[in-house]
Parts: sequence; structure tokens; C-alpha cells
Amino acid sequence: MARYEPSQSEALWQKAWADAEVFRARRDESKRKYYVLEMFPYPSGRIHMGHVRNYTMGDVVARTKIAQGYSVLHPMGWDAFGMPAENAAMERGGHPKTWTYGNIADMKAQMRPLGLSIDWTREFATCDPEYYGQQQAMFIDMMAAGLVYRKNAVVNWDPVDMTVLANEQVIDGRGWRSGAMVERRELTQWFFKISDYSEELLTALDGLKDWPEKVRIMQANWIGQSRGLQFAFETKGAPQGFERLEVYTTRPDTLMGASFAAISPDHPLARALEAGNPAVAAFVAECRRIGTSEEALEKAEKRGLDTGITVRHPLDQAWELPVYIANFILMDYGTGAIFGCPAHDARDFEFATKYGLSIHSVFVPEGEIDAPLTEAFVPPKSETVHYVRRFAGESVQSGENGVETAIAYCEGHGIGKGVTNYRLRDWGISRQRYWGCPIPVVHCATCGVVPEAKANLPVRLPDDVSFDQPGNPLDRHPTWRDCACPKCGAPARRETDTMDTFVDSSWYYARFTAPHAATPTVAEDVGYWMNVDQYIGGIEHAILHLLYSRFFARAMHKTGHLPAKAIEPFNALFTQGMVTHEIYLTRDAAGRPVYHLPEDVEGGQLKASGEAVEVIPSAKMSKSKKNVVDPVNIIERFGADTARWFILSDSPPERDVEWTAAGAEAAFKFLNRVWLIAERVAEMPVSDAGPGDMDLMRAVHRAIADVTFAIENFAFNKAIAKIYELANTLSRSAASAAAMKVALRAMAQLMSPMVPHLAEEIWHAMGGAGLVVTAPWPEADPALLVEDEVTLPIQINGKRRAEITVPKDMPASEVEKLVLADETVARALAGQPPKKLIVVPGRIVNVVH
RNA sequence: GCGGGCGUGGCGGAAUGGUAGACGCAUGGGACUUAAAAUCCCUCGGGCGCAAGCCCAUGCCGGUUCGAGUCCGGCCGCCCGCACCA
Repeated sequence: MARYEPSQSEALWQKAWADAEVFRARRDESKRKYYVLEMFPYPSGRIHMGHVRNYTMGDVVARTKIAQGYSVLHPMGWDAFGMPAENAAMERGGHPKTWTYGNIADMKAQMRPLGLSIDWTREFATCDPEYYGQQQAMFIDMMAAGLVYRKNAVVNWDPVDMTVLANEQVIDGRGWRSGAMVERRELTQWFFKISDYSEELLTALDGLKDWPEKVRIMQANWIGQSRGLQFAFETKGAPQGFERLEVYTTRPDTLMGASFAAISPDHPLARALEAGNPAVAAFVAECRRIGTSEEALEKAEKRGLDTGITVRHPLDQAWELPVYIANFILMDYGTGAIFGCPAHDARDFEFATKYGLSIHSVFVPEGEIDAPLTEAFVPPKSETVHYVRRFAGESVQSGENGVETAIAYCEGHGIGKGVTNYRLRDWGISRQRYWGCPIPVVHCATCGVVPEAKANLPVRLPDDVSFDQPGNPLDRHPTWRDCACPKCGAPARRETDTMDTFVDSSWYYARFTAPHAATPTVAEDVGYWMNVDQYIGGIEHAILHLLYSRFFARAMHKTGHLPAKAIEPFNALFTQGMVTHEIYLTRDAAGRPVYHLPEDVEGGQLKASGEAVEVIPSAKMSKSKKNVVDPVNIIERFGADTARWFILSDSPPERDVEWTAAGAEAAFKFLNRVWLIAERVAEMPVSDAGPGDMDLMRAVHRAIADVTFAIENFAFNKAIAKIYELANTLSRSAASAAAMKVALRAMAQLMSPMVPHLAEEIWHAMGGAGLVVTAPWPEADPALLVEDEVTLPIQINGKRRAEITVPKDMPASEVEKLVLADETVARALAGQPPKKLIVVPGRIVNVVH
């Protein structure tokens, strides 16, 4: 063996794997399959450490499963549609297509040196017509299945650029480029009926045992099932057609605490009033400037306008409540109208205080009396309270009971009905943009809205478009819109909306099973490969991407593109943390921060000038703060194995990991050390079995058991710690050459998922047969794992005071005798019997006195 | 604002409710070297003590328990998401 030079050897091993086609996924009915998938990247043009972390984790899983004899599918593709390509075209000229495919080529070139176990023959980009054409075919099937419809919905409208803005393009209520105040505008848009599956998507979460609990909770809250009462107020003074006002409430038990009714600025009644009332029109217009995001609405100051209309309280005809238009009422939730009970809702309290509305408690804590409130009293619904303004049920009961008895009472008296509502809204997929999958629909003067004929798919994006002006190039293209109606043949116009890019990423996992098929999926392939056994990605996708994918899998099943077993497409989910780095900055003359790349800083100073830098604690790597480390540079300097080893070693995978130069160097040093151990062993003279052989074998088998367990539980940092221990044992061992070689081969195997190139090198040097990547995963011999003795700490009153070593299976009664005979214990007890003696076999002893 | 998560030495972290700090980094000491680098060995939470040992310590405040970093309640700080960023 020569020096450890990864730049030489890594490429050679990658070629060996490619030549042997070891990562080619094959449908082999005789083997168990394993499908591991990392969330595919957006082709920005550069890979970053977050990608390295994500794909290395997937690679560890994939390589372990290959060694364990599975037929493994580990694909990679590109989430290639989206706004950045259009922005690039606007800023720098060029075409989104050229930009995107160029980026893909660049990123792929940066990824390949990592030595990932990817089957590149399955690669595709979502902007390939071959892919989005199949997506259009499924859209048409979903239309036929009743899962698609059109309705009006509001968008952010930039009145200067005359274009629709994404939420992230609205900054403080203004368009990001024009700076104009953004307006809300209604457009007819395409929707998927995800709400058909609200209950199903909620209840099925219980079956996702291998998903993080937090993701299931977030999804459940997002779906937001609620039980409540829907009823109608009779109105007084409302325009014709608004004699009744439907409201929905989850707290009908607080009806007697009502002090106002409120409607959304987008409510039909508000619109009706707007026409004839300038004050209403002005207020509503102001509300519409807040923007469309729920975050913006919630953060905005709560404001309302008294419409002058009143409603009768359903339980007391003489009781009238004012009707407000309020900026925090969402038209999309419930009926877009509510009644306010300030005593038991924080937002209503704030509102009532502001507008001088009455505040009456409906219930008080048990044992307390009714008194004026300084803030809303909102106990958990499960808590028992004393109802002081009650119309149904017991006077002392839980909120839950209160709600149910109130619903029963109202239903019995003809006031509304109990309903189950969901917060989840239908999925609006229309985008007024070019770089997305065209919605395959035609507008015909006689036939109306008609799906394109499947024979005409894909509906391709035209190449001859310009981005010199804002707005949708498809809309202003001279000829692209012109087509023939697929139904009657008359001249017709194409839909110019394209699809939300979340649609693209909602089924790519299924497409990987047959990436180039002439149908969206192939029954044999999805039958064999689905489901994804392990999905890995960022926690930022906990709700939308994963929920849309779960819906889409169901829609694909309904339209015959996925088997029933695949309606939950991801068996196990792992959400990894971010990669962070310290931030380095100096100040310019005006005191503004000037950021510096880590590679330009050494020892707290700029390399170039020696100027001292300020160091800000680690944050997510971002270009704007320049706290980025380019994986390409790291690989050039240390090799891919060092990058992979370090990114896995320093933090638990679900937490953020801080990239540090010292850590990367330490990783490199360790790999060197392993290399040197191997070199020494390779040169050891052959000898008979030595006295240290047995101890070494015990350590090896302990490591096999621990590392395997750690990998299977996504504790890669702990797997690496165990490998460090084994390396320490190995370098101190006095075992024979033969035993050392066996141990090193095992260590190479255990290391191979993380540092596959070095592992091949060592495996080869230690006389391993073939490639380590395909060598069967080692199994721990249980006989070598058993310990004969255990050391038990002895606590006295919960504090560790002594310890005893006893045979592993000594009965508790025997242990007790030994403990009581212990000098420290005897001294502490001073002749008294212990109050309590707790023996946890194999773990601990606690003497209480 | 709402929903979810996280918080342990100088640093990254380890710890089925059972010895807090595995493993690694940094620091300090030593070996090797003319010297340095590399490598190897030892030390390494804080305080008191000659020592045996004792006390304090897992963001803060309380609670449950023989025993709490771990479970429960309340705060503080940071991070993720909020439906047109991907």
C-alpha cells in the first residue's frame, strides 16, 4: 500500500462499481427489494453541503441494504420547473430550458465524485416532456375521476408589472420588483379536490409508524378536523338575499357569551355592501392589501368595521348583535362568518376591547365566581369548568361535554346542526407562469372546457418565448394558444396556466420505478418497487410536499396508476437537520457588514489583509451570508470519503450539523490513521494465533452488533463513534496477523456505507474477495457478545456511592446480600435496616434509608 | 399571531426513567526530532480537600418518582412551517 491519496483511488473505485453495474436496480422477484429515496434537488447549479448530507445518509442506507442482500432502488432526478429559471431568464437573458439543463449537467458533475450508489440510468428531470406529458395524462384521468375543478381564488396582483406574485415575492405588502402596493385579485383557477380525502389523510396518519411523531402531529393539525355547530343568524337591515347569515363555531357552548358577529372581507355579504357603501368599500380595500398569506393576516392588527346590520341571537329573539367585517376572518374556513365570544377567545377579546363590545364569561374555573376578565379565559377543552351562562348540559362539565350538549340542544331546537369541518383547503394548482407543466385543457366556444386528447400529449411548452416583460409568456405567445377543440374540431384556445411545481414532486417517486415508460407507471414495476422504504429529506417539507404526495398517491390509485398498497407511498420518513457554519464579517466605512467566505478566513483574520473578522454563531449556510463551504473544494482537498465521514460523524442526523474546518481535518486524519493501521497489518509477519485474538474478536463482534444497530436506527454519529472505538482497540491489539486481517476486513465492511472508497481499498489490501460493496454484511456471533460479569453502581438515597461487580445472572436476593455487606453501604446504614432496597437487575442498586 | 420542534463541558455530542459527559475536536503536559510538521502516550465540567472523599452542574422555575438530561406544568431563547419559494 502507498500513501492515502483519495484523489487517486476514489475515481478508480467508482469506475469499478460502474463497470460491475452494482447500483443498477433490477426487478428480481427472488430477492427482497428496498427502495431508498432522498428528496430530489432543485437544479440551482451548485450542490451544497445540505445535499451532501442528505445523499450521504441515503447512500449509507442503500449500501447497507445492498450488503444485506436486498435488490435496491436508489434513484436521482431533478425538480426542474419553477420560478428561479424564469427569474434567471429575466435577469440575465437566455432561456429557462437552457439554464435548467445546464445547471443539471453542472450539478451532476459535482455530485458524481461523491461516489453515491445511484442508478443513474433512471435519472429524469420534471421538465422533460417525457415526464410532464405523463403528468398531463394523469391530470386528464383525474378530471374524469372528478378530482379536478375550477373556481375563483385570490392571487397577489402587482398592478405595475401586471403580473401575479408568489407570496415570497410580496415584501411588506409590495411587489419585490416594482415596489407597488400589491392587490388581491380573483382569477378562475384549477384545483385538486384534496378535501375529498381530508378524513382519510388524517386517520391514515396513525398507520405511519415509521414517520417522525412531529411530522404526523403537524399534518394532523394542518388538516385540522374540528367538530362544531353550523347555524344561521336572522339578520336585520341586511341587503336582499342576506336574510340569513350562516356561521360555524367550534364553541357553541359559548353562545350565551356572544357579543358580535363578524364576516370575512371576502364574504358575499361584504361584497354586496361594498357596492353601495363607500366606507365599507374603503375598509374592504384596505383589508385586501394585507396579502393572501395566513401569516400576514394573523400578524396584521385586528381591525373591524361595524356594518350597521344586526343579527338576532338564536336563543333569544330580543338579543341583537352587531355585524362587523373583520380582517382576521378567513373566507376559506367554515362559512367565512363567525360569532365572537370575547371571554373565551383571545382574538375576540382583543377585538371586543378595541371596539367597546361587551365581555361576558360563559364559564369560570371550578370553585371561582364570575368576575370581570383582563384576558380571555381559554382552558383546554378537556378541563372541567363551571358554566355560569349555560343553556345545555350540566353546570359543571368539561368543555368537550359542553360543546356536545350544546350541539344536541341546538339540533333539538331547530337551531343549526352539528358538523365536522376541516381546515384543509383544496389544492390550487394554477400558476400564471411559463416554466411549469402546461395544464392540458382546451377552451372551446361551443364545448366549453375540454381536456386535451391523450393522443396529443404532451402539450409542450413553446421554445420561442421572451422574458423581456413581466407576465406569462404563454399568454402573449402569438400562436401557441391556438388549437383545435379535441371534441368538435373547431378552432379553440389552450389553457395558459401551468401547474404548481408541487404537482411534479408529488409522484416522481412512482415514476422512478419505470422512468421512461410510455404510461405514467407500469403495473409490474410499481408492484415490485413501491413503496419507498426509506424517504429522507428536510423538515421544511413536513406538511405541504408530503401531504400533497399522500393525496396524489391516492388519486393515482383511484385512476389506476398505483396499486392500493401504495396509497401511503413512504413507509418510513427521516427528516434531517441543516448544515450550518459560523459567519465571518468585517464592517465597511458606514458600519455595514461585509461578509467573507470561510475559505478566505484563517485564525480569525482575513487571509488577504490580516484584518480581524467578527464571528457570528452558526446559522444555515446561505449565499447572502457567505457562510458556505463548497463541497467541490472539500472533495478536491480531502476526497469524498472525508466529506462523507465528517458530515455524518459530528451530529445526530435529525439535528443541525455545524461544518468546521477542524472537524473536516480530524475526519481526514482518522481515515489516514485507519489507512496506516491497514498498512502495518499488511506488512505483519504471519504468525500463529496470538493471546489477544479472542479479545479482538469480541471487540469486532461487539462493533458489528453496535454499528449495525446504529445504522438501522439512523444514528450514524453513534455508528461512527463505535468505529472509532474499534480503531482504538485495533491499534492497541497484540493479536496475530491473521486475526488482525479478519478484524480489518470487518471494519472495512462496517465503514463501507460511510466511506466506500477507503473501505474498498482496505478490503482489497486485506485479501477480501471481490468488492466490499457487494460482500455480505457481517453478522455478530451472539456467543462473542455475552458478558459474564456486570458492574452495578450502588446508590444511597439516589446518589452513586459505590459499585459492585457480580455475575451477570446473579439473582436479586443474592445481590441484595452483597450490597448490604458492602463497606460503604454498611457505614451509611449505621446498623439500621434500609427503608427500601431497589435492585434493578443488570442496571443499578438503590439503598434508601 | 397560530402549529411543530430543539436547548447537556471551551466546542460537536453520548446516556431502554438507573454511574451525566461514550466518541470526537480544542486545550495543557510528555515521547520522538537538531528543530518543526506528522505520529504516539497522558490530562481534560466547576468548586472544596494532603487524601479518602464531599458539594455544585443538563436554558430558567416548580412538580411526579427510591431515582429525572429523560416524564408533567409554567416561562425564556433559537429553529421550521403557515397553502404561489423549492
